[in-house]
Amino acid sequence: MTDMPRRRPTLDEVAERAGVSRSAASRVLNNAPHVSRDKREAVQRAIRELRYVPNTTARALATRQRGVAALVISGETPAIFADPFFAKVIVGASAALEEADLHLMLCLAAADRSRQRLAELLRARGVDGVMLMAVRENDPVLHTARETELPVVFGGRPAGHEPPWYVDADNVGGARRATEHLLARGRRRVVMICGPLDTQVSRERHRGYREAMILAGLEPLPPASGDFTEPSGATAMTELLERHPDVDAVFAANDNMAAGALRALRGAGRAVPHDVAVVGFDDLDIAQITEPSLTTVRQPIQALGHETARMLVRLIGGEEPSPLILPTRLVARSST
Amino acid sequence: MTDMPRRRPTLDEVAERAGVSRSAASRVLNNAPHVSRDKREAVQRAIRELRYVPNTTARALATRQRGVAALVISGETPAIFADPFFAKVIVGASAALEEADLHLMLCLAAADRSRQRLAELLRARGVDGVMLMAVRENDPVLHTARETELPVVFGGRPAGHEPPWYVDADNVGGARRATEHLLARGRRRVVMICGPLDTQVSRERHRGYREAMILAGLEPLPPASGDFTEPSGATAMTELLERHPDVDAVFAANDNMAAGALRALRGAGRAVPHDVAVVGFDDLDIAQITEPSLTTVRQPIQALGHETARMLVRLIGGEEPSPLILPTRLVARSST
DNA sequence: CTCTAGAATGGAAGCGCTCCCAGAGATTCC
DNA sequence: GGAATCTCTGGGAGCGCTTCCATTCTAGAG
Repeated sequence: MTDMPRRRPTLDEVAERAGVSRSAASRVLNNAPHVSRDKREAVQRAIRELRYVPNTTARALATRQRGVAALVISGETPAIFADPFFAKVIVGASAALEEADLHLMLCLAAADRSRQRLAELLRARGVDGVMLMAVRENDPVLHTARETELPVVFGGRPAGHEPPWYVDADNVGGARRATEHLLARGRRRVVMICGPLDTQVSRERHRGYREAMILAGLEPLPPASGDFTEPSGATAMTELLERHPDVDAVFAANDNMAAGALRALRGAGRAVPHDVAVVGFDDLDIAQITEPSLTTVRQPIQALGHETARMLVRLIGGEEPSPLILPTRLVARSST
Repeated sequence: MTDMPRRRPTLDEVAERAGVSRSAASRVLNNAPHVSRDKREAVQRAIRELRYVPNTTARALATRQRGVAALVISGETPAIFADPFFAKVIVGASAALEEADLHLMLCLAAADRSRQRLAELLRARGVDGVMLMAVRENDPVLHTARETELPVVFGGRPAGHEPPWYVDADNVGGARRATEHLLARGRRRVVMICGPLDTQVSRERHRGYREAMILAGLEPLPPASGDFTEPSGATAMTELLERHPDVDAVFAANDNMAAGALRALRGAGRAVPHDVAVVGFDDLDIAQITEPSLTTVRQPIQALGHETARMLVRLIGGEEPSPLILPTRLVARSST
């Protein structure tokens, strides 16, 4: 080793080299006022020459700010997290955090142990704030959320609990429009495949469906429910076909299940959209590669992540933002 | 507010309440020896009563250990990251880190700004180690990796560079077996759809294909290449059909592209597997929901994440683990 | 020319924890 | 019985940075 294993330089060394006090050097670092031009430049030069980088941990200890936000995904992770939905949310959140110069800590809180660690992370002030995505009713993580003094923003409201800060998509409106779209196409036997009933999204999308049906003077039919996966959509569709052989349209609470429905319909020999029209929800990539391509309700998933993070940043900054509901819109393709 | 906004308790307060010194309290906390039974219990009681939780940041500053590992995903994030592949890798890595009581910092290093922040994070010792996933040849992140003194483990080798520590799947072997499987089924005009040529996986899977063809005394055909997405697979397949109208089998470098190939074949009126057999790679969920379901090479994606993280943990712990190549295996379904 | 407000400056006290070390007691062993 | 060896114990020095505050310097006001 030609160069000795020299420790990374500290602010003291920078100060010494620049011939100023540590306080002055610190001021330069945070570009605070009350530093003369000369000294400022001297410090900057020293920083450059020493390749100095401030130690985040020390700074965090002194300022009580960690520079990190947690994004929590609870629920059965391998299954749920594999949904590309979360990938997009994370991309959006990551971008927003970056603007505020925060880092992203990803917490998969499925097992008890994981939840435990999350709770400790918050109590130990390991992060500056928390985003809770897709929390379900009675999710244990809600207790942790209630207990912490840290800012918490929900991405999607949990069922049965209106948190002070959340960002959500207009699920009711989207579902209503999806159903209305089917009705406008002349369909009358419209059924629905909804998601797990303990999620708010499921309930809301179901509500939108009911509203549209009732508004049209039709009787809403009892939904079949899946778990947001493709196979569960196929199963639900099969069940619905048995229950209502004369069905002429189906609205699925997400694209995966809609894709499953398409498969089941094909298996049952029903032509889409001729015999049965299908609408999904989300507008994930899959909606464009099914055959026929899927009419669906687009929700701005990346924006959901982005806005959730932005709201958290504001909260951390001491502001008091209001909850936000993002618009959804129908994208018509070949399945209707 | 009935309860005053009391600060969170510190170790000093715990010590005081337990009637011991801070050193003793610290020893109890880290259950180190040299603490009498009485004092130990007194401290534990105080901790309980005060609901004390040690401040991670202070501890990190004192021990020079952050308790955090970074998982870096470079490349065009919205596109790449949406691949369920990464979700699984993350689930695996997260589980392994949890065992070592480390937290996971997720860094999407697509834009320059993001890479810059990553570099600073490392220089500022914001994490204890780094996992670099799916790095491409000439990826700027390689430079950052080379510069840091922190432990770095690669998940999948970058092309043209053999890092000291990595975990990878047996791509060559898997591709060879896939091709051999097709040949064993009596296919002779076997073509390949490969991925971007600047990735090591693509090259290796292509190599496996070539090896199998040559071993069988056949001339490997020049591949068409896509970008690992479904549509690109369809395009590539169409191109191959034009180039080799008599093709009777195709091996795609991943399942998404294989699904695209299936779609293109259906569009071209070729029956699968009767006219053309198809094999994919990965064994993602999609392989089971295509029609026909996809014969594919399963790679242990979650294990890849898990082992990458475990290797990093060892490295952080001062061990010197060896690179690891995980086995892949053929899963036969209906497309062959 | 004196007075005073404001800028510049560095000393020093934290932030909350770990860990080295020296001293006190308890044990062991010849 | 005394030396040698352990276990306990708490004092105190960091870890590297921010920030309060008292002091000095500068310059404009009167």
